[in-house]
Amino acid sequence: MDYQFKDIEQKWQQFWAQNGTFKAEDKSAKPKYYVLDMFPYPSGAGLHVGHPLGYIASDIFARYKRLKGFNVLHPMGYDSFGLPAEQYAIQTGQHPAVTTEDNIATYRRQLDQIGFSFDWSREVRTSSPDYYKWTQWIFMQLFNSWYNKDANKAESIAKLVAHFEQEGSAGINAVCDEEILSFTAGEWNAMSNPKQQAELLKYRLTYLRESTVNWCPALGTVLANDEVKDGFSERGGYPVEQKKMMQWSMRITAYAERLLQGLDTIDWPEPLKEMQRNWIGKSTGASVKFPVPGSGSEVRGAAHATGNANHATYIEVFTTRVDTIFGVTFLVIAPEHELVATLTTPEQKADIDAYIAVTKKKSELDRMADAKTVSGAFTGSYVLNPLNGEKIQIWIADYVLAGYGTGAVMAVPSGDQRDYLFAKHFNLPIVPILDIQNIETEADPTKEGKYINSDFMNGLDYKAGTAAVIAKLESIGAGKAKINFRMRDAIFGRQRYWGEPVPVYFKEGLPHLIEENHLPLLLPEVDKYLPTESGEPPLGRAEDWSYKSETGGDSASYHYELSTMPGWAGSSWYWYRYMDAKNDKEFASREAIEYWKDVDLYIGGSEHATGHLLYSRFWNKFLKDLDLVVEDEPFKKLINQGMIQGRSSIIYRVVFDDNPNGYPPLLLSKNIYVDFRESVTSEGQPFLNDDLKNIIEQQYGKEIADNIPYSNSRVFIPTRIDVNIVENDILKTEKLGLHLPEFKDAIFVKENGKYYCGHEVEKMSKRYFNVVNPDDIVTRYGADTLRMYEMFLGPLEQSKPWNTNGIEGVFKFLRKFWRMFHNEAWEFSVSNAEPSKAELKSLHKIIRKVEEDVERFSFNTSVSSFMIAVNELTDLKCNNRAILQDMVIILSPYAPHICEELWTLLGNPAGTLSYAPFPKFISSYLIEDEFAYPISINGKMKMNLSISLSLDVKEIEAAVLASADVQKYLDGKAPKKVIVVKGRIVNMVV
RNA sequence: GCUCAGAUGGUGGAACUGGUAGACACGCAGGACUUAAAAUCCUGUUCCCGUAAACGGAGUGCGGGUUCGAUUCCCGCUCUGAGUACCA
Repeated sequence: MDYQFKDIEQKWQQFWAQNGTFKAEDKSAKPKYYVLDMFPYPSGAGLHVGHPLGYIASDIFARYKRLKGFNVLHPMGYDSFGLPAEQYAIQTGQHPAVTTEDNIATYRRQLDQIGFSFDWSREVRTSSPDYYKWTQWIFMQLFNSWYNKDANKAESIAKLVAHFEQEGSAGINAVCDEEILSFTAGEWNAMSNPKQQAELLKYRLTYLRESTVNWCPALGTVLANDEVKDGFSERGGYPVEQKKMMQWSMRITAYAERLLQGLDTIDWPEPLKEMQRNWIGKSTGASVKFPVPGSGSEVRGAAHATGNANHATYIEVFTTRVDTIFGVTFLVIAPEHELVATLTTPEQKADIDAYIAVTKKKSELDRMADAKTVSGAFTGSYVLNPLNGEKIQIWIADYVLAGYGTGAVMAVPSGDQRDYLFAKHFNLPIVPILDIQNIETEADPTKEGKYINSDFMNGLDYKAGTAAVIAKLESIGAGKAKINFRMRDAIFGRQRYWGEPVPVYFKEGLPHLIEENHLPLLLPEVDKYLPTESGEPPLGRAEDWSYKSETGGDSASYHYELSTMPGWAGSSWYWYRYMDAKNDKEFASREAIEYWKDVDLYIGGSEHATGHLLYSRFWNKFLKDLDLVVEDEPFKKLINQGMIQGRSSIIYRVVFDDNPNGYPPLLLSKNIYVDFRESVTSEGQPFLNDDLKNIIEQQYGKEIADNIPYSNSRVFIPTRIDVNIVENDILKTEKLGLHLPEFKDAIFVKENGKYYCGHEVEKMSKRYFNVVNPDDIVTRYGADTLRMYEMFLGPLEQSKPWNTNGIEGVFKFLRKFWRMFHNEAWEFSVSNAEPSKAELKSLHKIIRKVEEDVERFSFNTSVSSFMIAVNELTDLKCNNRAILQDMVIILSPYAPHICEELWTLLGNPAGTLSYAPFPKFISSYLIEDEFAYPISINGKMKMNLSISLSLDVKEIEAAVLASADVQKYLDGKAPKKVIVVKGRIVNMVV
């Protein structure tokens, strides 16, 4: 039979499903291997051809590992809470759960027909209550934990309370809010419960605080920083503004250092690690307190006095170049700095107020665009340099950000370019502090040379100077070495419906956890998915959304938290759920976690670099601290698959200004358009030239050619058309009218009888008509062809446009492979003869190549190698069972359906080849006696010469020089030098 | 601006540690089969010079360098893509 991919694929997909072929064992003598894909959000649009790219790669790897004798866990699920289903609910009233269910069904059907080897018995859905029960449970653990800096790990709040009861707040070194009380055990024990709870909230790893959030009025929700792009929401592109709000936050900053260190232990793409490093943004430096004269703090030793908004005693700055402190000539604080009002003198008040007013009006975008212009205002106040008592002006300027460091900087114009420009602009002094510094035209940030103008540091170098200045500052209590992080705590709440409810109720204005046996806290029904009239989140519409106390005869009811968890909650631990997906006692059993441990290979897009991948590492480290999981890092190896972009097809329409008779659209084939577009008149108006007229006349006759409206102002409108009616850039002209009726009677000006389209690479999207659906490819060529073609397209990690142009080649390859097992009459027929040396050589070449390629994720090159092997074996007329059987196993991770079928036809016992042993590479089959040495002269390859590989370097040289062909090139002269690399090359210098 | 990645035929790409640049595939051209088309098969296909072949020359974004030999290493530049942005 001919290659009937449709029947074969259906048959085997059914077989796998019915037999649970890919069900992973939770215990096995085999080594474990966990291959994970980033689970998709099931959107209404279904899968396009770009989505499966990573899944195909991971599936090939999973299947390969099975053949290599591993117990493979390869699961799939859905990140099914999210905005689109909710937006759809708002528009149509359809419950997001229903929409989600429908979308998942579509996804499942599409995934199934590509033939993935997922263990569907472990499917998870983040929106399902038996899943989000455990998301809520983990939230509760975070609420019940604080970060002990001394132990460098999270510990239970109970332990903290015990400490407070015994010893008060002394001896606690925690990552916590800035303003905490200090109290004795007695004071703590005397506090009311609400007071204690309020204090504890400052320590909890998830906590409430008023924070400035990215509020998106159009979406009615708060967005995370990574969901905002240039002041607009990533989804939908609506404007985003800053707003103060009580919000749940996650104390991820507690883990900043560990998140940074952990990067060195995992095998991730370097650019991705770099993004996380930048996001965490560690900088090492010092904080320095500059005393305000007259406040009393300028007296040495008194600089530890606390500052407050009404009475400024000092200004604290953070700097990475504390060694430049003698070059400080002014101080700049952010316009939002809390001391601005206090520091402003009456004479300067007008200036400062005006400046603040201008700053407030500027949006984030303006501020960015304005980066080059210098602006600022003098407060009228001064601070003293803590080391030499010099009086320094305090300015405000919007280049200093309130949210970073302390919102104040010490300006060193000799070393920092921004400070330099500022000093030049406002005529402030510039003092060089290093002997080799050149500051004539710009700042010089050098660390070379010896210090000058620097008191006790004079003559020291950078290293010694920095140490000396920190020691000095510490000794007088005016500063200390400090590490600063850019990363902020993560906001953990959305004012939305379709998310996990937060398992918290409020009593006397303070949050309390519900009892664990009440989990899951189910998402309530609401009449509309919009905020309430009073502006509360949609959960405010739910009837009876309140907690009823069961203890202590307290019959009161307390309302639950109204916001829901953000999109990243459910995805921050899901890989553990796959280990034990049905467990209703634990998020996953200890046993399962100890067996599967972590993800060995994780494949997904780099767009999650600072979102999902950072939060997941954070939660993992937290769970590790609680001894609930066993590994520090969740994803050992990570690969980013590239994005598949769309490739839009474009037709070129000529529009006539003056077209009274409704002349049909005139469409120019691409190269004619290009020529024609370039032949414009001097006024820039295109004109219809004779060449074009001739083409039209040839195709449509003189009458039509003569009747084209000849106005001078014609415009070209490039129009995108459905890529599915274009093949190899040639438009199927007869189909255009069906797709776009306006072109029903269009006149096509063709080249060589064909209409060629132009193309544009851009996002794959419905509005560009460039979406290619995997279903169509599967229907036309089959899943095996789709799988191999997606891999053949190019390196996995590279972004590339989808182009169906080459798919025929892959399809032909599979047919050719099928044909090797069949005779002229398409009957199955293989021989049992001993394989020839040449056949064995081809086979073992491909065994080695595929092993090497798969291990380094170079799937595109192994597809090429398969083609080479099949071409070679076909040339050898190979239909040898021993060879073909091994070929079937090697190819099966890529094209599983056809291989399963051939495996059965080869007479193997009924069942699957998924667990057959991968053929063993035997190097002796590749050993050659001779090698065709490339002979180069002065590095230019001239000819090949076959020489026995048993000869040594001297003998090779002799053999080469003895060759008559070589002598011809040498023209009788002896070469100056001969380089021989055994088994590689011979090069002669003449 | 900074950080990172990349640039190879008409196209997607290959060349893994410096050693025959362009594998494999698409497209294109020519041919076979066919009444014809589709399908299939065969041949050619980096560019330039040459009627053609032999042969010769150039060639991996640009300019230099190291080397017997550079797509690969080093320096400088251009362009493209991604991330980030007044981070003190």
